[in-house]
Amino acid sequence: MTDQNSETKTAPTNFIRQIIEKDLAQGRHARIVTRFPPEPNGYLHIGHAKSICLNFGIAEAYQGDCQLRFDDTNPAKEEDEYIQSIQRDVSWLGFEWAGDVRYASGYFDTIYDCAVELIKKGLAYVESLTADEMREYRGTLKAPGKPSPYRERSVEENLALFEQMKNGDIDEGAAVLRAKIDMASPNISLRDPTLYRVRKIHHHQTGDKWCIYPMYDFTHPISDALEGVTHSLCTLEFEAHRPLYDWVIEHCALPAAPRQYEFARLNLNYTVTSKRKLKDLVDGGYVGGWDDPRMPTIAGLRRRGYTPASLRKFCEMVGVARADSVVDMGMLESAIRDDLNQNAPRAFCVLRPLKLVIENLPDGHEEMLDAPVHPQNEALGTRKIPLTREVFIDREDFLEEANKKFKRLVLDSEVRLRYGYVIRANEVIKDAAGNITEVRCTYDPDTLGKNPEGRKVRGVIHWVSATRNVPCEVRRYSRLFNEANPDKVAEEGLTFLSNINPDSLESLPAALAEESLLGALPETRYQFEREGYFAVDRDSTTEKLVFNMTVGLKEGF
RNA sequence: UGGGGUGUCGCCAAGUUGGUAAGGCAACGGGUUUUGAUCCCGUCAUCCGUAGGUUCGAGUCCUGCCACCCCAGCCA
Repeated sequence: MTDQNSETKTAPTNFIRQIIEKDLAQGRHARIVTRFPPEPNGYLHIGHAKSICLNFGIAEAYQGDCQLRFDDTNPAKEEDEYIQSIQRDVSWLGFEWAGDVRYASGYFDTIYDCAVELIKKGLAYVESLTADEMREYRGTLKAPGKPSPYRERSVEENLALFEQMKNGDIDEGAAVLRAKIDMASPNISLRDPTLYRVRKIHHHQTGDKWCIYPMYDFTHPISDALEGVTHSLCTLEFEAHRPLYDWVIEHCALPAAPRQYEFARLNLNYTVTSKRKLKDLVDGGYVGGWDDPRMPTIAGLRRRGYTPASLRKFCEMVGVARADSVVDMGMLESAIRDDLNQNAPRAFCVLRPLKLVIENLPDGHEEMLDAPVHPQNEALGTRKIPLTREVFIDREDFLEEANKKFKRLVLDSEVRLRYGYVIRANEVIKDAAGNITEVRCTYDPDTLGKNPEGRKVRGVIHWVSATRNVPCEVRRYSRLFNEANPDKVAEEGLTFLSNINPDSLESLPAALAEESLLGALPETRYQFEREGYFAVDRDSTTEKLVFNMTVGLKEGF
């Protein structure tokens, strides 16, 4: 324990790990088992990454297991596409679940047996009230509920009715199975919660075997117990359900007694972390899909250029606690900058090309200049950049007049072409409308790899050969919403959609990258010097590369 | 007096037998620099929602108050 890198320097500490360490120390558990239990009704987002890192991170830290289980009890909302995407995302993040993928639906037989067991114990009954009636009988937050007229049906009648529900002899909505707990409980989730409902629809895993499906509150504790989960970690909104979780564990004959612990979900400003809202963005065509680079989904962040390590680092930075919080987007950006600054190869890419002619270079001149792949890591070697008589620089790097603060090219003054020579701008060519179309310059041949004598050249700009380059489209992104909290709407009746930033995508279709990027594969990441970090998009073709800006460089002035 | 939670720097977040406020992000100074980046050095809570109390001593214990979040799906 002498030399530790930045990713392990500060071992994560949080209240859940403390509970686990205590449980281990007291011999309560010999082995820790956690689980990540998504419902396959949407793509995973950055908030899920927090849960994934927590659950899998704990399994790694204590040499236990973390299982992947699909919480698929509501076939009406679930799809196989999501089952696939979720597995892809978890794997991509760098985690391996223990054993096979599990499905709550795989436990439907046992869950059904538990229900029968509860009925026999007089702890569950078939309700024949309608949903509306049930709501009335439930009472309110401040007023207790009252017992249903069907609450005292006999065990035999309940058994027969439940059997009928299972056999499809009872219509959807005509009956549900409820736990018999306490209609006057101050905790509403204990006022005879629904355990099973009738849904005569096809299930993506169990087909048409069932027409009754168990509710989350009944399914989850049973699934956890069957899998030997020791610590069932979920978000704060399930806290009020914990007594029900414990009730199920206590009253059903289960092989283990897992415990539920809750932590605060992740919120990020200027975006949304809610599967429902993300689905609205996709279905409404506000973004290109679940993996649109502007989406805070794992798939979107991946396409944007985020690395698995950066997302893990971010989750570690954010921590795990019980206080509601909203994390600043800047922290996510810091995590990816830190990773890419260390690991991304450097390259030149001119986003808005402006032609520059070096008049004292002959036509057809070609000179291969050496540039390091990574200035801070010589081991990565060098790349060749061709210098020709005509090159392109970024329009924003030239001004006819500027004050001393402007460290780029100005008419009648000098700047260095990075990894090349110092040049001087002598003349500006404009079109009829007055737009600058070309800058004529001369270069100083005695400035390659050394400073000119007797004068200081402060600026350095990137550039690309006008004849040897690769055309590309660069897509730059800014925040998806104009409000830090997208749910804060200007006037009543509006939704978070009213806060969408209409300018979150900016395309630069005529960018030119250095020749060495030819043939770069999707998801390859680069730092475009002086611009930021970019990743090759899968929309790239052999004629034109497409880049997504992951994040810009910090701007220090 | 419905129940359950949470309040420590602009944003996260440590602080676990009370002993005199970690760290990260951001920000701000300065240095290095052929990326206005990186890197390096430094600054950044006499105060822990608030008012009292206990104590030699409280973010940590007690009492009152305030603010915010969650719960009335046959969603998860």
